[in-house]
Amino acid sequence: MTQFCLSFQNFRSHQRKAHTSEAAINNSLADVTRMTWKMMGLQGITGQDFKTTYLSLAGYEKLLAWFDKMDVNIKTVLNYTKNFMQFMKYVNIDMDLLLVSNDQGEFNRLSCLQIHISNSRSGLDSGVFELHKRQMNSKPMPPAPAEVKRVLTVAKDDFDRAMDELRKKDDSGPILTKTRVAFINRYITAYLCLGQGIRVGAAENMHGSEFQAAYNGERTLSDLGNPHIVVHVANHKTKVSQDCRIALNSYWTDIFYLYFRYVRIIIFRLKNATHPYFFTQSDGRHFKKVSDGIEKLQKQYKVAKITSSTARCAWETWVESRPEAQRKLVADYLCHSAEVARSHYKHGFAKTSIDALAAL
DNA sequence: GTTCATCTGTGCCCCTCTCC
DNA sequence: GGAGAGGGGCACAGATGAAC
Repeated sequence: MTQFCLSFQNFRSHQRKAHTSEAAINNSLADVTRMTWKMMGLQGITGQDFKTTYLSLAGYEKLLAWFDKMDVNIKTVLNYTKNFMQFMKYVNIDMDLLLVSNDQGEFNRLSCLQIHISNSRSGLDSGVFELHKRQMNSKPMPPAPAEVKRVLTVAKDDFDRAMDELRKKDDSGPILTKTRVAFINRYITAYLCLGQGIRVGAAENMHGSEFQAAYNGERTLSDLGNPHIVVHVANHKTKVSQDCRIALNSYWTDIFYLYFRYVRIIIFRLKNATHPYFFTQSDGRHFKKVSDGIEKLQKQYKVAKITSSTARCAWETWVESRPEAQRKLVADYLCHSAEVARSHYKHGFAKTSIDALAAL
């Protein structure tokens, strides 16, 4: 029997060496842990230690049945399986376990199990694709841009009042209550996510220094001659897009500057904060509950809940009626290719089907 | 067109903290 | 002291681009 608690630890360092983010590692390890414990439990194994022999075909099939019984979404089952396969591959090459030389039989057994799970995974993939097609066909049209931005409209007077207070401040002293700071953080990040379709990760990962660099640089003029700044967010990237950009007109440039000078800097001084991020909580910590914040803002102002994902869908769908050049511009700004926009965000097939019938 | 690999976002529960 | 806002963390779901 080969214990693999060692492998479990080494799996983390293995992923770190591959430059996988801590969030992704944690997510992957959590999935593997849950799967393993559940698999053991379903097989009646109550031991506190892990052994590779606990990983079995019967256990995996019982686990699939359990997921089915609990009505877990097939996408989730697929994600669990993917993470688990990655872990199994690692176990078989783990230099500390040395299964291939120390326990050839166990090495072969796990290799066979990997093949079987890989086959099951193909079935899950097909199921997810079918589900995706059904969702794309039945999903209703996303809200119109005005609806997406509703909370920004109804809360604007309160927000402008808060910023006016900041304009009258000098650089010293405590300035804002916890609630006030939370409101400002929520409104500004809601503007980025709902008003511009920026992903919450981009708002969360924007650095103070990135804003400073943009603010101190030259202004870029729009076609109408209005000055803008463009903040490059390097710490949020997808495979193709090397970075994310946040464009701000003169109104928002002023707002961001006020925030940076009278909220972030004073909080940093009072709380001895050191993190690099732009958005800061009243306690000095990194503000990273953007989607929660948007929901709470919408609840506070009694408007419909619209998430950042829905907002992206709404903007992508809205831009469908615009010229091709504009669609590409928007796709690029939202950090994905135009092809991705077509395959992942297009909605309203139900409506277009009815329109087509009417035209026949 | 479909599958694979990976990373990111959302919802919810529960605990802590602030303000009245 | 209590109500409710704020925040941490887990589980699940979705997004995204590359490879096949």
